[in-house]
Amino acid sequence: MRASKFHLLTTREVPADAEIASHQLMLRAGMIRKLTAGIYTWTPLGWRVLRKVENIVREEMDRAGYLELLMPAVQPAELWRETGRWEDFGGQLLKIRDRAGRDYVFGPTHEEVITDLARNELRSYKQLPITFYQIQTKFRDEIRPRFGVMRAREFLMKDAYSFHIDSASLETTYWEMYEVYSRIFTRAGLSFRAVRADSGAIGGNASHEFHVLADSGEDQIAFSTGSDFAANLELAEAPMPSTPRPAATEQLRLVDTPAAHTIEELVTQFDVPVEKTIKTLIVAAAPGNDSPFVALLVRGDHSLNEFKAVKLGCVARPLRFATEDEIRAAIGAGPGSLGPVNLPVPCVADHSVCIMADFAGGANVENKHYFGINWDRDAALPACADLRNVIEGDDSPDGKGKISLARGIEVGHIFQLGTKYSKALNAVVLGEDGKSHVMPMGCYGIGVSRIVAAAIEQNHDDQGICWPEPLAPFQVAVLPMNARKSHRVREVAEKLYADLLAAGVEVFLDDRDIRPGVMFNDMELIGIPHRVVIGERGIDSGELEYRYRTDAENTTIPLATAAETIIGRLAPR
RNA sequence: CGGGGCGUAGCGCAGCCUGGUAGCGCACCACAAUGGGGUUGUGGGGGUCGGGAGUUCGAAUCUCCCCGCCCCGACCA
Repeated sequence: MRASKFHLLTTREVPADAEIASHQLMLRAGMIRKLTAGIYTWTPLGWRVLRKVENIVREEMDRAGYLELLMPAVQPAELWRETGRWEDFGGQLLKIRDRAGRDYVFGPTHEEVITDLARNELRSYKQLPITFYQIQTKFRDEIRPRFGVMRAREFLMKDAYSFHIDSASLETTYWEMYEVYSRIFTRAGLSFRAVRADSGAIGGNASHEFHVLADSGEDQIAFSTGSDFAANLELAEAPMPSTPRPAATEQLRLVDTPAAHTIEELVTQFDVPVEKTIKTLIVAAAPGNDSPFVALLVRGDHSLNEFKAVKLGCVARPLRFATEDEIRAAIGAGPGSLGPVNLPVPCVADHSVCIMADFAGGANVENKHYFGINWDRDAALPACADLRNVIEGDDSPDGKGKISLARGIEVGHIFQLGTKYSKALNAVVLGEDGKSHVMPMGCYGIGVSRIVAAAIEQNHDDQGICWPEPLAPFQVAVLPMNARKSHRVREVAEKLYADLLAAGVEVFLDDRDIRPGVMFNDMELIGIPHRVVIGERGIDSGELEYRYRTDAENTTIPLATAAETIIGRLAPR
């Protein structure tokens, strides 16, 4: 490609609303342009990258024997009513109506459509297992789209669905898909981790998320430094305390604490170790409980894990914190003075709280705290459960190594669905036993457009994007210096360009009549991995300058064998 | 959805308080110089000031309504 025939849209300035590196760089490099909130045009440059990702995904899915198809983006409401998701899916579901007044959705996902296909087309266990996939534009009406294509409303997704005669077959395909996903992200040159994830209300089956590691990631993941344990923070179990509760050594003391309404204030004003304080959180109880509220206790330096709290059963789903008025009415003291002693509300404590002794907490009297609290003596030991988020340095739940926390960008999710959709839509086949079987299903997604942004988050510097070679829009940039005045430079550049093209290399020849500095900056911004500079000086000495995008310095390659030398340095495809 | 903020040239912004000829930088076009890290000079093109209504002799500026966009959003006791 010649720069003069391409459409480069690089800019020096960044639109004010771009917050993270990938969003800024995609705009500055001219890969995307916003049409409206959460909806983007992919420019020729951005599209080349998106297609690279798409092709890697497609090749690996095909290699695994999965069958590509293409389903409609617009789907009849009727199907969604059959599975109940017309109501249940929530505000992210974009509903549309045609001229006859019939309702449709713009597909945010395709379980309904694929299951409808399966119930019409699959008859026998002999046709199973089978896995279909598509790469297609989805629409989810996000409450708050942000970060460019990272959390867009319209986005490109690969979604796959597998059908099985039994759950053992589903499990086999699931783990196969796990390996396929790992290959895809490895091929794309990304640093990633598969983590155990929430399998949701659908059932206790396995689910894994694939996260690209990046500090700007929206998800927190916990992993072990000593094993391959990795889980979404909301799911990571805190280790059971291994030490017994120490004996009480202090007397219970009621202290005036008018200026201490947070753990931090308590710790600094009264010189008490934060591990000897507890937080008392009042949340709404599940319907049918004796009390309208439940108190949850976690250590002062820990935070409540809402996901675990809701799993208790006695807590309302979704989790709702009591308002200050509700707390005063139920307990007689406001937030900031709450604690387990004389607490008129049922109570559940985190495991780490249950082994505390001589600790501090609110007195349930305004502006007072108790110090030297001990279970049994001062308050009944409450029910104990895992309620907190794991923290850096916790023992790994599998007993091997310590927990470390990192941020990740979710780019893939694999899921053993079970029969939720096949049952609702009556997708059955005859088994070997001559009986009808509801097919267990798996579903497997990859955020294709999000991978582009995630790759940039992971691979950029002050100058711009540093593409992993398999994703780069072009592999090689050929930059002639002052070509207008030097026919030798022009000739060498044109020859190298032609040779590389002939060898099937994606090469970008910057034949614009611009200053070298502008050229260098543009090429670094858009992140082309290999760069060759052609100038009079080099031609005289029989050498060309070469630089890999992440190299600090130029090196030289012989002019006579330039094309072969560069080709030898390209990453294998 | 609730709270806050912003809409002025393709992008980034000033002007608004205190009403009176719509500006700056980048980008774009032309010419010239320059020619290895966003060079320089001269000249130019480009605006329903988000939309509508109102107040006024006069509205980007004041008032009201609408639209769009951005940010934040339990609690961390």
